Amino acid sequence: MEDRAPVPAPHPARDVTEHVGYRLKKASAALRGAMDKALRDHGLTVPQYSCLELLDERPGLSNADLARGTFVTRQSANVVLRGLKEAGLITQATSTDHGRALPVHLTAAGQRRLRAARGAVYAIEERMIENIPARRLAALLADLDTMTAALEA
Amino acid sequence: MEDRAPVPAPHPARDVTEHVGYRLKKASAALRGAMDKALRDHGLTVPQYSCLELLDERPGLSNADLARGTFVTRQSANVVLRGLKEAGLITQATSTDHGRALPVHLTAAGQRRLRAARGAVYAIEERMIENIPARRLAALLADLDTMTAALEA
DNA sequence: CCTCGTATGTCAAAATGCTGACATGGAAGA
DNA sequence: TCTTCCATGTCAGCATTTTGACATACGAGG
Repeated sequence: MEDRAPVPAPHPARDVTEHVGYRLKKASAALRGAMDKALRDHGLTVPQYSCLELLDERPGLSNADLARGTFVTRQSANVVLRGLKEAGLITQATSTDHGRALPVHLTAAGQRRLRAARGAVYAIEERMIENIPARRLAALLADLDTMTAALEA
Repeated sequence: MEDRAPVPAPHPARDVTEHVGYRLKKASAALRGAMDKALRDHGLTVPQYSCLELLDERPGLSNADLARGTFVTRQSANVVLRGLKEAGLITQATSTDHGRALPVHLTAAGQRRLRAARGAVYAIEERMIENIPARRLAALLADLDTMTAALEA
């Protein structure tokens, strides 16, 4: 059963597992798994950590902003925020003088938790890219963006 | 020589959204979304389509094999297979003379459904990589694998 | 032969995420 | 002004996925 398939399809790859999409998903799954394991020691899930990072970078983001930033729906982000509020890691205004968006901010506890967890996550990313030359890493980032843009269009 | 990446700081990026992991997740999310939308017209979910592709490539894979191949747990794969069985797209042996793994095969309907959906998915992947030179695509694939391997270790 | 370790299938419960729907607040334009 | 459109927050229901646990099947070594 060796090497049949003379490639009749519009895709050069003979095996599905050779496709870009498959590799992309595989890498993403590996990263997710590593982060999941590391963050468990800090009492955080990946979406929770993502929200904390975004809020540290840009304080005052709204629920909808965080949903876009973490690639989930508003509803899912809402649940995540509820968990973070109950854990005392964030605070959210209950009203606003303009619009409906309610800004969210990190509490002191939230900042501490983020700093504690950040090291573990950064170490994972470091390990992930340690064998990739800087030049290729730049190309990789650009290509990832190119692909994302092509799909969003 | 420059392959030995100088890379001054452990993390050159000052913004979280500049990190490799973030871009990776973003691209993966965009692909997932596009596939979801396209596959809906064919009555398939992404995990279902993934299973069909794997089974077309390697008939007789078991539930656990498919779980590994689609990057989910055995339990999740089990649910997916149940749906595919009810839809008449696959068949699974109810017993085996050796071991516990029960081999799964595509039915004729499953093959037809896969062929119908495959075009839409391939078009998405085509669109995704159309603006990336062949040489960089090869590097991209290699780097994705390098990152995955570094995380699995 | 027997035990240990590993792999598999499966059940139950909980967590997570999404779709659909609705009301509210604001901006743009007739 | 008023009407229309879009973004936001939120509720309810459903689907998906994971964690945890258990029994079964096989191979490797004692």
